[in-house]
This record gives sequence, C-alpha cells and structure tokens, in this order.
Amino acid sequence: MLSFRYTVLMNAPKTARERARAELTAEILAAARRQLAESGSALLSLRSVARELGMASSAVYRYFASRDDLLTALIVQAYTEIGEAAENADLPGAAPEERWLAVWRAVREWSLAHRHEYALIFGTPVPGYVAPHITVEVAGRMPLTLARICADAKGAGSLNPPSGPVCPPEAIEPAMLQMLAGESFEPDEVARLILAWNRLVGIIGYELHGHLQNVTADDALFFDHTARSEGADLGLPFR
Amino acid sequence: MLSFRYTVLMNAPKTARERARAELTAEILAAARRQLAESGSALLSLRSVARELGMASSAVYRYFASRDDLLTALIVQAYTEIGEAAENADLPGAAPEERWLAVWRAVREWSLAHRHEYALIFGTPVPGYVAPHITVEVAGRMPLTLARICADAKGAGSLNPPSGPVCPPEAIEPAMLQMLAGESFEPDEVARLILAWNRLVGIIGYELHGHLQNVTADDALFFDHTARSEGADLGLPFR
DNA sequence: GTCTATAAATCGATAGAC
DNA sequence: GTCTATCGATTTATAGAC
Repeated sequence: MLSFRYTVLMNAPKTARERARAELTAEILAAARRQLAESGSALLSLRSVARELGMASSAVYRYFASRDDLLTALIVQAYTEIGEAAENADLPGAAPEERWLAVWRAVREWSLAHRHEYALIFGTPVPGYVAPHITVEVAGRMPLTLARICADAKGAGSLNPPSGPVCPPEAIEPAMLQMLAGESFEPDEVARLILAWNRLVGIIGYELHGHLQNVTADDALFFDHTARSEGADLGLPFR
Repeated sequence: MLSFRYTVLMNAPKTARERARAELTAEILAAARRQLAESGSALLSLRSVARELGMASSAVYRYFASRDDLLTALIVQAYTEIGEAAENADLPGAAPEERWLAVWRAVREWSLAHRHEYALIFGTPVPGYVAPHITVEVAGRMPLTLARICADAKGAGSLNPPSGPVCPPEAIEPAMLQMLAGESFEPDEVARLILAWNRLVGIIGYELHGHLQNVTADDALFFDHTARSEGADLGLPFR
C-alpha cells in the first residue's frame, strides 16, 4: 500500500544511487516543510520548493509525482510529529492526571509552534486534495496515547466517569470498539474518549483561529482548566 | 466603521441609481456565494464571479474594492445566517433542554448544508486575509442564543452544573464577563458556556472533516448525545 | 536525472476609452 | 459605470535536449 517514496524514507537504502535519491527526497520534503510552516498549505507549490533548492521545477517531479503526493508526505509527517509529541510527553508510571495534563500540554505546544501543520491535519481540507488511506494508522498515535492513560487508570480502578447522559452504543462504530477492545472500555467510555480527542483538537483550533480573543484572558490557564475538566468528564480523578 | 457597501445592503436606497447599485451589489454577492458554496473560499475570485455574471472583471471593482472586501461580506453573511438559524430554532417558553437541543441541531444542519460557509467562519483562516472588526457583533448571535437558554434556565432555578474542576476566574476575559453580566453568570459558568460553544463548533468540524469516519456509526445520534452531554455539563436538566 | 523551454491556464489590480 | 487591454505575477505539468 505504501508507495516507493515512503518506503525510501523508512528503509535503509542499499546502493549509492538509492542513498542519493533518499537524501534529495528528504531535502525536498524539508524545504516543503519549511514553506508549509511559513505560509501554509495553500501557498505551497512544487515550483517554489524547487526554487528554494535551486533546482528546476521539473526535476522535483522525479521525486514527487504531483503536488498531492507532496502534501500527503507532509500530512504523514505532521501526524507522526504530533503523535510523537504526545507519546514523548507521557509519563508511564506517573499518576494518570499528571500524564493526561502533560500530554494535553505537549499537543497544544506542538500545535502552537506548528500552526500550519495543525491546519493541515485538523483544519479545513485542502481543496481538491483527497487523503489516501495511508494516513489512518499514523493519525491514531495521539488519540491512542490518551486512550492508554485512561486504560491504565481503569486497570488501577481509578476511572469513574461522572453520571450524565449515556451515549447510545449504536452511535459508535463497531470497528472503533473493536480497536479499543483490548482495554475493555464500555461504549459510553469510548464516546467520552472521542469527545476528549475532539475537545483537545477543538480548543486548540479556537485558540489558533482567534476565537478566544476577548473571550479568555489567559489561554494557557484556560487550556489547563479544559484539560482537567475533560479529564474529569472521562472519570480521571481530577478534583 | 461600516463602509458604503454594507450600508447599501441594510438601508433602503432612495434614488433609482442607488437602487440599481444595490441590486447589482446583491447579485454579485449572490454569485460569489454560489461559488463559495460550490468550491470553497480558496477558489473564489473576483474574476470568476465577473465571468458568471457576464461582466468585465474590472466592473466588479466598482462594487467591491478588493477580494478581501468580498470575502468580508461573505463572512458577515455566514455569521448572520448561522445566527439566524440558531435564533429561529429556539423555542422561547419551552423547556431549556428542548430549546438547547433544537438550537444545536439547527446549527449542525446549517453547517452540513453549508460546509464551505462553515469553513469560512470556523475553519482555517484564509491566507492573507485579516478579518475586520465588523464581524465581532454578528459573530455573537449564535453563542448568545445558547447563553440566553442557560440564563433562562438559571432564572428558573434549573441550572445546576455538576461538580468538577472549577475554572479560575483569571482565565476569563473581564470584557466577556461584562458582556454576560446581565445574566449574572459565575465565571465558572461562563467557562462552561465557552466550552459548549467550542464543542458545538468542534464536533461539527470533526464530522465535516471526516474525523468521525470509522469512529461513529450514526453521526446524528452521536451529535444529539454530544448536545445533551454538553448541556448536562452546563447544568441543564438532561438526564 | 537535470536542464531549458513552453503550453495553457489562473489570478488581482489598474489604465484609459467611451 | 462598463468596457477592452494590459501588466506582472502565479501555478501544474509536459516535451525534449543533453
């Protein structure tokens, strides 16, 4: 399913030719990434990337067959980075509330430092671009990090969702329940997880897009409160 | 602060000349709106609007000084429509839970039917475009509709937020507290309101952007649950 | 595999005739 | 107030020499 471009980034190239190709591919991707970070996906073009690297625009087509392919690589990279940011911030062994807050903060900080990358994966879809299926696996790393924290808390008996409306089980995709089956979550707990993911992404989007201006006075403080509040809704022992 | 274009849409034109101008302005705006609804803001251009109307591109500049001005008019229109959708769906006199759910559903339905308009006001900002201050007033209509429901519930003594982390008052902008001062909300209640607005926008964004695919099985059902759950978090008597 | 050159479009904005 | 014409720039993508 993965095309050659991606395998070239993941497996060690053998011949000198392959090594050179891998290096240039990485260089193109890095330049594209710089331009994305600076101006956003709408202003990203193969030509401007070629210009920055001092090569002819046509040469880039040997490495990325189209602008969409370049975008896909950037999307995979963004998902990977936010997933790694979440995983690296986690503190296995610490109290679930600490882990929860640490991961939320890490995701926010990555997003604030990479607003265009955030927009690429969570914002309005790039017009004309359709995401290939490659992205689904890597897109799950960040959410799964949060799910793991809840699973650990549940295993320790410290996950106690507050009372409130219970999500009807038919609303959740069976495949989703299956994916989290190892943690033996109830459907309602999965629904709360989904809402927590959505909250994390959504509150950051609000902040990035200026919808909190003249609304909140201290964005970081409000974010921390949001994280705690959402954690409490899931049943984590925030007080 | 309002420029001529907007006043021309709001006040009744007097001379025949003014009437003709108002009609053509409305026609241009309608064509722009059609193109926005079809292809999104990224592919919206003054030239294509002019093409659709069969006029020279330069003629359009007599009505909208720049592409940004046209975008601003569309943004004001979108905020107005979603605000009206919310207000019209409200059922003053009915139980707060019914009103709450009705308004949430109306906002979702408007958004699903107008995804590019939703993206224009809640999605990734259009690159290079900076929103003028005209938009703040009209942007408040939808949120205020929800606030009003809570205020009425509070007045009737049926607003009882569940226990959980309390938002530190310093996190909220004083101007925001001031704006809702008439309802005598506590800072923590204002924080819950902000999160409810964010949830409504965010869960719709998730649905629109495909982040619920393979996650939820029945989007409408999950949305209703979300509305109830968020209403309960605010203290509305959802069971 | 990189280059030049080019095709075939798009766009915002302006000048100036009428 | 609408038109033609134009400036000056952008883009994706391809053809073909080397």
